[in-house]
Amino acid sequence: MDERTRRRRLREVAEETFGWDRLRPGQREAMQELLDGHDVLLVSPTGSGKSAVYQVPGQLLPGPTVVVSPLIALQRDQVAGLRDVAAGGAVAVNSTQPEAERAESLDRAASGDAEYVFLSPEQLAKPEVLDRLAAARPSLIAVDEAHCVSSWGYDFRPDYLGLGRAIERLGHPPVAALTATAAPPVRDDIVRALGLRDARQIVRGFDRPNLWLEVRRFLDDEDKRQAIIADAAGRKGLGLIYVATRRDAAWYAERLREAGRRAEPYHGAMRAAERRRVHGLFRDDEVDVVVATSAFGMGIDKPDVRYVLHAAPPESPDAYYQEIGRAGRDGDPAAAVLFYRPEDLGLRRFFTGGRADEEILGRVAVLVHAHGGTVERGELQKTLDISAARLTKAVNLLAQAGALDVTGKGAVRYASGGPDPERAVAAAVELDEGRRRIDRSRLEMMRAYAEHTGCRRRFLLEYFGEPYEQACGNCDVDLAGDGAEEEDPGEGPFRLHAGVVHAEWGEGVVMRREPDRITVLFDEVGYKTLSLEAVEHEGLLTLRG
DNA sequence: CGACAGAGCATTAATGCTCTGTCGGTGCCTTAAT
Repeated sequence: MDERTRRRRLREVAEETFGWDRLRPGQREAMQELLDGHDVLLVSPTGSGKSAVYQVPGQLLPGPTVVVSPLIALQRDQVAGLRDVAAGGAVAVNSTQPEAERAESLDRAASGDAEYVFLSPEQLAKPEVLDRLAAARPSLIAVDEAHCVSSWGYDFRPDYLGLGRAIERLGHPPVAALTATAAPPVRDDIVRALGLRDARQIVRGFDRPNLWLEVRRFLDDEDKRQAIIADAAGRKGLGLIYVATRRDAAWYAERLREAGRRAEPYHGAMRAAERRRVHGLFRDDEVDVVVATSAFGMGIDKPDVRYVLHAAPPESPDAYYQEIGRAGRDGDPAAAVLFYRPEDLGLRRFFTGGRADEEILGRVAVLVHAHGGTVERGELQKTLDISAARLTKAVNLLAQAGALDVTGKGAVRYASGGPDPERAVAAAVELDEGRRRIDRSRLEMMRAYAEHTGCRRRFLLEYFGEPYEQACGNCDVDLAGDGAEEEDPGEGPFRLHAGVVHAEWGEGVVMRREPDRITVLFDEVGYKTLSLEAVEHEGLLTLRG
């Protein structure tokens, strides 16, 4: 197909099969890259048609489309969304299905009876599932909510880090990694973990000018609670309040009910039926406000959420932007207010603090080394008597440290020429600590946002690597008119996005400039803020390249 | 890291203080018991 034919066919399929009469620039570009055989990382807001980016090319490429989706509830919605379209059928493969149904779904994909197969990274970690899919010769792989690779892969759901191997095992057809929010290091992380080749990065529509951005500071916890209740009780329209604990979700919902609002709590420990009920109320406008932990949100695409309040800061600006991005999708004014107390960062610090288990790393390394050959994962797990998740985490770290080779079939062997077990464990611990340093620096950036004295929108957009050289006029700092004067990022030796080197922290990129200091994102240690005076007088930084 | 509950102790005996221990988020999956 030449370029013009491809363009025409994309347009035709979009219209005839899905009923979309026009494609947006980012969408079309991503689809063409995929048809050309390239891997794509698309960063674009929810509601901008990211699913279309794999659905349309999926129709034009011979062979099934494999879609990696993080939640079973999401897979259900995605399959249902394709049911009413003559798009060649969609199936899901997950643990809620009886064995026979799972097998049937895979059969349908293999026989060409289903074009789209939705499953989790955990399913792709199973050799038999991977074998069956590989035999179906998929022509396209989509990784939905791709930021999960980076935010969950290192501990919570380690099979996310195995996706790169799964993609290779499936013959590495064109891969589309899709997400609504990812700062530059997260994008790099996704590209690396998925093993994308020569990936085209397409980044669209980060700015959400209709979102009012505000931070309110509190010294006292009780004052903060009262302020949140008064604020939410006084607002019109549908709202979301993000809290840090399940307990607080229940507490705020109860107080808001007393204040006469239809409020519902939502968190991960609630029963599935109850969670579905709250989703239903939210969808049908039968609730005024949902008070939730971070469990609420993925797959939500309700256009008329008027406010998102945060009773505590999340773990990073990435998470924050993701959560406030659920407000005002219709383009009408909406508010994002962070109720901030420095102490509230403590809980997040605790969550990011968990170290890798050195003892487990050691046992895995020693055992595989002593074995000398290829060891099945199941066998390893049984011998060591640890959970699958802990084993996967240890294996991931040891593989990154160059000690283990993970074969495509879910087994491991000691890397020839790899470091001895003792060194391997030390290297794995070092990698894990580096990871935690970066997590902590992201949390510090969340603090920096809360305590920022300049335009908040500019802070967030520059964090995501988007130059924004004015004050937005739609945040509390700009409205008060007392923001610190911000410097033209083009001035001085260390410009925005300049590559720099620090004697101790290594290579980095300038991510923000203020009159008296700059913030640099270092590859090894994450975000660091340096005083310009020290930088100039002590020669802390040199320009790279 | 910080909130909170409960223990232990002091003292114009029914509260109030300090100390100590525990707990806190996100979801796949599997497997055993009802």
